[in-house]
Amino acid sequence: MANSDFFERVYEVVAQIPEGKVTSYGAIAKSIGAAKSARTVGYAMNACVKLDRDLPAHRVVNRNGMLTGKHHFPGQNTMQRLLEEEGVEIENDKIKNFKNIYWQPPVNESFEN
DNA sequence: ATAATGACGGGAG
DNA sequence: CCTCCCGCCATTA
Repeated sequence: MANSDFFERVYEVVAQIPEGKVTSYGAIAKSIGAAKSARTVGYAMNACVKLDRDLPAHRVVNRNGMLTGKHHFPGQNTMQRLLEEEGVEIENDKIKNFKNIYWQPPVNESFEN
C-alpha cells in the first residue's frame, strides 16, 4: 500500500546501516525525502518491531545519540547491549563519540521528487 | 472529523 | 553540553 510504503523506505535505509555505526531518524527521513517526518520514522521503527522485522533498529537513535527507543526493545538493555556488542560505546543511555560512528544514509534523489 | 500521542528536528537561551 | 518551545506527520482513541 502507498501508505505503508513509507515504512518500507525506512526499513530499506535502516537495513543499509553498517555494523558498529549508527544514524539518526532525521537522516533516514531526509534520505527518503521526508526530513520533516522524522517522528514518523520512529513510528515505522516501532512497527518494524511489531512486524518482527530483522532490521538493526538498535543502530537508529535520535539526533543527540540517545537510545530513545531502548524501551521499545524486548528486555530493558537489549538495544544498548546490541550496540556494545558491535563496539559502540554507550554511557548513560547516550552514544559516546556519536559523531565519530555516525553514518549518513545516501540521499536518493529519486525520493526527492 | 477532531484531539491527543510519540523511537524527532531545529532554533533559541 | 542541556532545556524549552514550536512545527511535522502517521497512528490511535
